[in-house]
Amino acid sequence: MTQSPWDRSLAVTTDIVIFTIRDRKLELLLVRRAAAPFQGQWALPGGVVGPDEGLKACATRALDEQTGVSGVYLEQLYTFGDPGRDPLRRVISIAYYALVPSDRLELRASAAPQAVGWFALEQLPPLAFDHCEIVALAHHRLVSKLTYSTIAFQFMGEKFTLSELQAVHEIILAQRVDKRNFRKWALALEQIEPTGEERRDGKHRPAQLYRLKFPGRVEIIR
Amino acid sequence: MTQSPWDRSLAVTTDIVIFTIRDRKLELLLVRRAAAPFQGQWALPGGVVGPDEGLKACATRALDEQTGVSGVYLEQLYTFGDPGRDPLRRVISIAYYALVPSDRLELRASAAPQAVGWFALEQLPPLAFDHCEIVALAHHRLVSKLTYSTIAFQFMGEKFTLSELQAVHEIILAQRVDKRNFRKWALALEQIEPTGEERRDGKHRPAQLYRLKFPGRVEIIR
DNA sequence: GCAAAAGTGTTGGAGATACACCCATGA
DNA sequence: TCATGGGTGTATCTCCAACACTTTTGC
Repeated sequence: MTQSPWDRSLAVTTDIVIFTIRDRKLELLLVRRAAAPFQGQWALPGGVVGPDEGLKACATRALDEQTGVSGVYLEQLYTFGDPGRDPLRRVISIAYYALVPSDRLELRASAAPQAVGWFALEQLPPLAFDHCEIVALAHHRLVSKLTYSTIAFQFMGEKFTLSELQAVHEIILAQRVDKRNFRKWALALEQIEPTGEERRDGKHRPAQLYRLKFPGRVEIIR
Repeated sequence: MTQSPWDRSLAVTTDIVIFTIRDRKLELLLVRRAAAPFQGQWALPGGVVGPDEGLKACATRALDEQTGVSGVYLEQLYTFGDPGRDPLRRVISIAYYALVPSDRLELRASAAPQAVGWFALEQLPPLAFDHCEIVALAHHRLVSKLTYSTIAFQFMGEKFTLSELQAVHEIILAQRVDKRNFRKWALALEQIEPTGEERRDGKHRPAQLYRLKFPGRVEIIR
């Protein structure tokens, strides 16, 4: 319709909450801001949506640029657009969240000129903008989805044991889970299958290794 | 960051899927487009996000302008931003959906210079842009939420009978529901209470009238 | 042989489902 | 008195939660 002058200072961006499980904690990736506003503060990674770039494509690109990982689970979360969330200009940001399997979270150092780091969800530094709110919403969504979908499977590497899968659930829910019931639940979903291989580690019985039947697919259950 | 020239032709809008129950059907509001592209075609109501306008405020305003209703349930649905979804320019649209109680869906004629109309979800005309996809997603969300929240209560007027509430559920789910079980379920939620009044209509026993204990509040259950 | 994690079955209870009859009213 | 929708209780079943012991290995 009408083209108003404020279009000049409008920006559309994506912000990404990148979760992983590290060291038996739920962690997420933050970058230190190089420019004003909030210069020097930690913030969610993200990028400006390009002229011919789709929203998810923008998030994927930002994810790849910051972490070097690609092909991981990525889902649109919510769109934040309060006037004043950025003190300098009007920014509308489409938030995504991503789940990165623990076995490929080496950060690509070259492509990350800014400081980048993993932080435990429970011990986040002060965040720029309204990123704290975004993180809270992403966390809430993750916990909810855990109970009615197979989303947690996206944290697993190519091969994993049932105990590892259980640990992921326990970490996200922040509570213990009954081993027998968990195994019945996980196997009944018919989303994983044994590889036939075993993993030996430590002085105890080796564990059966499983793999996802449909990698990348998240099933809504119940 | 960098300010690129394409900002000139970027627009951020909201689109709203306005549901109501009319004549025992799930219907939604469409407007006929006055301008190109898709001139003369039916589309979702919506508006351009103003310079100092919040996203939800924009949706609320558009809703009010098109229907004259306000204070109804309104929730952000998803953000659509594929390049090319509008053939003339880049448009990023934050979709919302609204639920309007049947007892106040008189359209404000004065404020609706364009043609406006209610359409049964099952018999929609061809829609402009990707609005068909937006409607499908909104419908899916509504059906899902029906089973794990009290969202359907937002379709009810100030006073309503349990049979009316049941009818709303049956219409949205497109299937019959057991009367006894439905009543047990609805009452156990403790979100509605009897007014003490009765409604007589037809040659049968009058029905108890109920009201929402917390109007506007949608409870997540289970 | 012992420590440590892997692996497995059964039972009881809560909540959902299925189902049929009486009640109050208007015509 | 009959047709119409309003209103209620109970038996059954299914699924979830709780719970303890045996197996295999490394040291």
